[in-house]
Amino acid sequence: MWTPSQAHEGRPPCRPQTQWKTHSAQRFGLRGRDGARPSMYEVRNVAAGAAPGLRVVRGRDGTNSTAVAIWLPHPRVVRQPDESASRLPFRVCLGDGPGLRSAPKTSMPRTLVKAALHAASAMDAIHLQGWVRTRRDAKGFSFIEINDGSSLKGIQVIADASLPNYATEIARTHTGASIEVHGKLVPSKGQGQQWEVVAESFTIIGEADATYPLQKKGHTLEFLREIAHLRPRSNLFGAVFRVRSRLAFAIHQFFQERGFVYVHTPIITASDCEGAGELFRVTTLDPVRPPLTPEGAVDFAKDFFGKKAYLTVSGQLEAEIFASALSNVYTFGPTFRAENSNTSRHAAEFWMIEPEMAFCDLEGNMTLAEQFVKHLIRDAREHCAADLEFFAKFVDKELLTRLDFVLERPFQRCSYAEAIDVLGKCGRNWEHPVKWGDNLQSEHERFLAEEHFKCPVTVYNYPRTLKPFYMRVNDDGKTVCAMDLLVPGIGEIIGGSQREERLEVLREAMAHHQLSEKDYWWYLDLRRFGTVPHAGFGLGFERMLMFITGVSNIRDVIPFARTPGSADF
RNA sequence: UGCCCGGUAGCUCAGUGGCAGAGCAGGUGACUGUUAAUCACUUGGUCGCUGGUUCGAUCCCAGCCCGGGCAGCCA
Repeated sequence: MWTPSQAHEGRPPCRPQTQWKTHSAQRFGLRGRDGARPSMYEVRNVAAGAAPGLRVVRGRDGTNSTAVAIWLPHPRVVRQPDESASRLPFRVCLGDGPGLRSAPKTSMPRTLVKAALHAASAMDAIHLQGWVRTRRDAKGFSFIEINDGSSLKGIQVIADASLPNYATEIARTHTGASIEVHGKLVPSKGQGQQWEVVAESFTIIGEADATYPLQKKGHTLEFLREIAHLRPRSNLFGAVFRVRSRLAFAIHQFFQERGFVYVHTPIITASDCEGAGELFRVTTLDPVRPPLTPEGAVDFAKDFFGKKAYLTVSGQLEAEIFASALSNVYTFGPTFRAENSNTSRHAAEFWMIEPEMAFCDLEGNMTLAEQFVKHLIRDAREHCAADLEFFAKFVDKELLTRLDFVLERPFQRCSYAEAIDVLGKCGRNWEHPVKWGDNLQSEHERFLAEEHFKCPVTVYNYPRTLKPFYMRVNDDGKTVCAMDLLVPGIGEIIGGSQREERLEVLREAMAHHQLSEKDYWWYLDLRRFGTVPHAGFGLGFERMLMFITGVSNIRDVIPFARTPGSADF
């Protein structure tokens, strides 16, 4: 967005922007209904005589006394001499929408680049807004590619040298500038695209100078991570975040179509024993001089919640409550783990989907997980085709064949005992020895999914000693109804289980894990009153996104990654 | 947290115990319905930081900072 300082720096003195800037809200003495100056206006130019065009737009930020008007120029207005421009009468009306989109009906609506590219026929009038990806000059005109994020592909705009601001602005436009174009959509005379736009007016909304970090050439992902505020404007990250959005939608669609109820489980929790790793503490106590107990310990009874509180590591226990009432539920929200994990597939803040189903056993749980994963892949294949093809071309050549292969085949299922057997007999020299009772290591999981089964595989019935207290104990007394879904390239993407619904067995398990029944009285109550067999799992949203896009680092599928030592932006 | 690799122009990277290099980006010019356009010329440097060795360190050594990979923990 334009700021006053940017408006003055490095510009010729008599640019239209500078003149139009004087038509600020203050000059007109605008006041909103509450007496405050509005932060946004729409100004309609009446005197210019042309079809009324929306002219304004964004005002001040509330403290700065100088309003900045970013305007949508009409060609006839732009050509006004600067002196007269400042005297043009305006009719001003307050707008309440988010900027340019609140244009009145008399203004030409904005067309997204995606829609323009898929136009069925030529258009006499089109209005585009977006950011310059590249400019190529020809004799007498320039090619300017605009992208507005609506699609991977941008649209080519032809800006003729006869445009009034060609020499002063258009020919100096750099990659990254935000611009606005009015013109015609016509069949392209060149190769490589069906449509292009011949500009009748071309306005720079916000210049980007030569220091704009994104170039037309490829950048490393490490560099782009350092400019996370600009990387969504790159091809790769635009595609990643479009897919992320679509995937979030598909998740809701999957569950809603099946009658699952969306539950918002708390983000702040006071149970510190959920069994899923280190927690972030939430506190309002003074870190330097906290209140102390008579014994000299920090007195958390004086903290905000009257006890220790944390950010959630899982919504499962609360989801079980709701499944015990609404039958089938799911959560989808942020999750926090304070582990010092420095890998390409761990983040301190990530999003997790946790369905929980009453009257459901491990078998049903595994079946749902498979249907769920396949639904997400199928949805992305169908609705994000262009973006996935981009990933297949530049990120992972095998992506599409792998996704299609996963869609076509049933997932393999393999008990932990069978897995140990397979790993022990395959003749490999494992870095970590394979032994019943030990965790499957990364190398083991990868071997199962990538080499032995060559497809997603669900490993189930793990040794009781490896898993948390709430998992249902099998009849053998040694294993629990746990399941992990392993996928090629990522490893574990889902972890879940059938929950222990028998009160006495659960109490024994809690005692064994040294958990206090007092802290979990409500969890035990679920087994006292109308208990049912139930099951659920957790899917790491970012890991699913990694699998679907082929992007190999979790930091590149989340807008602003939080990892140990890093919480920028 | 452990092990390993890296840090040189805005970006991607070469390089050397003795004047700091290329491609791209930026600038100037030429050419052109171009597609990461092309061609010529050109601006641009705390060689991560601190200390040490040395006549001399971007280079060798130590410590630190930052980034990445792998492992553990997990989703």
